[in-house]
Amino acid sequence: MSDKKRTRQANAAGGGDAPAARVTINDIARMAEVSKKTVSRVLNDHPLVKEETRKRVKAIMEEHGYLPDPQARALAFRRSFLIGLAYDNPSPQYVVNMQRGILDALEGTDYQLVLQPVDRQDPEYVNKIRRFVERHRPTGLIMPPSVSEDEAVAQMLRDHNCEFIRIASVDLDEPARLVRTHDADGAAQAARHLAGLGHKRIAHIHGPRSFRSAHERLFGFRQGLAEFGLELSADLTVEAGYTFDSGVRAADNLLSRPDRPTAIFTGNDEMAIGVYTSARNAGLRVPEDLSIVGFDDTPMAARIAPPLTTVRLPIREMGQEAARGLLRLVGESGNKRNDSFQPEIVVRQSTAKPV
Amino acid sequence: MSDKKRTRQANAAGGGDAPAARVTINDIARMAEVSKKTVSRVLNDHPLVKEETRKRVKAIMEEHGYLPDPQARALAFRRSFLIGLAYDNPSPQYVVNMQRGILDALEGTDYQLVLQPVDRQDPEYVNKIRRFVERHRPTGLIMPPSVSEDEAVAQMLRDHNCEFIRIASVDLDEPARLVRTHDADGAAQAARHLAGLGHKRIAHIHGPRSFRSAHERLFGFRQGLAEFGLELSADLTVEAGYTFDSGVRAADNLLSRPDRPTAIFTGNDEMAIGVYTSARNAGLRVPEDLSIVGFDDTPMAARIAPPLTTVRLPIREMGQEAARGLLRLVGESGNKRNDSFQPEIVVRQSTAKPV
DNA sequence: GGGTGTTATGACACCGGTTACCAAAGAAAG
DNA sequence: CTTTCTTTGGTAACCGGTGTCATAACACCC
Repeated sequence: MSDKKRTRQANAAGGGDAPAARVTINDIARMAEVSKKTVSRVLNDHPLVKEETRKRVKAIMEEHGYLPDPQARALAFRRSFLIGLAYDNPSPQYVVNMQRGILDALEGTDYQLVLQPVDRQDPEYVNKIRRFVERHRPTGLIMPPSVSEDEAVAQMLRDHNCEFIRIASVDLDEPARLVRTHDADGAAQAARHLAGLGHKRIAHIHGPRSFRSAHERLFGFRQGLAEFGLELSADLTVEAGYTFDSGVRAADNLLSRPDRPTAIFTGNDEMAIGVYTSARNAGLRVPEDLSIVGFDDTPMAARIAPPLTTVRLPIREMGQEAARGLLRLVGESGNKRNDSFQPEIVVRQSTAKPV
Repeated sequence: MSDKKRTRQANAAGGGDAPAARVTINDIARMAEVSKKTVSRVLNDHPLVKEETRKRVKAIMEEHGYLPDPQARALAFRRSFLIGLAYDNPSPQYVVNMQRGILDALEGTDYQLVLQPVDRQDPEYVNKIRRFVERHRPTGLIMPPSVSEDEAVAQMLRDHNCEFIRIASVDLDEPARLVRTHDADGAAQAARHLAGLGHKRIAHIHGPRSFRSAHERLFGFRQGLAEFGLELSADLTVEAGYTFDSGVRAADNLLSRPDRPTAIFTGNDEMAIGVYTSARNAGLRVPEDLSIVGFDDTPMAARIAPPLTTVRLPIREMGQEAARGLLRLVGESGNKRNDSFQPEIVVRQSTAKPV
């Protein structure tokens, strides 16, 4: 292995331009006629550096395009400039948007995003994250739901002195470590929309009880209906698995009843699409015979026929805020906080007045 | 900043268990009664170590759960254990599957996946990748289409002595740096399927000319039709942008003609869904009046009504192979190669015999 | 003007691995 | 029994930064 490497290095000259030898802190120190340590102080914005010296060093850094080596700093700092994203989410859309948001915030910093997809069913999953933390000493971890809801992970991270940010729809940690979503508000908006259209017999297909989001959305939906003097009846509240198939089955159940609902609100879009399929099989038209509201605003929502009315969560922005929060925790930036991740209903054509 | 850190470290004892001091190469050397260097040799499978010594050292490493610090190795090796994924792909499904595949292959190694989403429209995008490579000296980069098709990026990476693997549908690099997909074969399967059903007036909506995949799929489709003595007429071959909207427009054009086609093959699923919308607007039934075949097998394909017949590319497996290929290039593993990423048509209900 | 405190800088060890180079031990050759 | 070559292990320097501590320079104060 090492031989191979050496050979490749030696070949360098044969290829394109020989990669310019990197400028190091020693070079800068020599050129600025100060010690290495002073350059280091400038790099880290240490207050005890004379303004004039600071300027001179900075100018030389600028001139030579010097940037400190993240690997070397990682070794000295005893932590790497990696930020982990530990997630267990079946929706590619959600995952990609979250990644984008985090990367937005990390752009221009030395931090890199590394992915830690996990399977919460796997009893070893906390250990998998633990191994990553122990080996790589990341600067921090970002955990969207449902990983964020697991206290075992949070406690393990605290024990390892590893920073983290949780994204969640409930207040399960101190504000500085939390990006709060307002799922309940979004569900309430859905309720208001349907109630406002005049629906009375309204059903709700919610996600698994093991997900806090399922509780939050159910809760918010109830609240929204209550504003219109409506109550969500227990027999029109059914649990499903946040998946397409489970949505189909739940809807089959609801729609085969003699007093079937005129509107269904589902805990996510995936299940809403399942309701479309069930409705079609039952010979029901959307929205004439059945109004449907989803949650998430996946790309499919806009493309399906009829386009799905749904609740949009600003996932990318949440990712950004999570990453900024982490940088703030490690004292990297003083960016102001943004707590208002309000969901927003997107009204399309899957909802109409009941007949 | 440093003060903050010190405080946190100091607090450690107050929290949970004090994180066990990490075992280092020095500890192992002392316990095995050999020098640091010998331990290093064992770590790197250097041949010049007595078998007995090697065993003893390995046993002690095992016993204490020693694993070398990636940060320290990175500094000494002058390369980090990071693998970059540089991509510009609008499909979350594609991106997530590719990531999964790469992570599958990286599981259990020291390597971490870091994301480098880019925008090929941005003239600065090569520089963005360059900066990443210069700063972080990743072990290598993986480039799926369409980034893989850009020679400027490849050349820049060669100049920087940075390994890379390209995933592409054409032979644009030596086999060791290439994961080859067979888009043309997949398109040919689509052609055979439609021709086999008896369609004669068949249209093709292909992706932008700037994408090699668009050419390959067009080429393969032609070939497949030719096997049935059919020819793809020029006026039934239209270009679109791989997006939903562009698919709608292209189909609007095709379907408004007096001699409209009875079947359409699109370069990806996204555009195929656009064709559904256009057909619905034109009052055409799928598949009775119009057969549609897509390409990609996105999750939407199975959920839309009627479920879309499409061509599946084993993206996750391609990601695995790309990562393995990279490890192979840096001498990390001798895994055998797998070159056969054959696409596969998935026949659903959007295709039928023409009337 | 000497003591005291504060600011600004440098010397040096260290983070946890690696390579370069050298020395010792054992084996083969003369 | 040397000499020479091969194997094996040790020492020191290094990768590029950081922390600790000492010290010089410069106030400030009585």
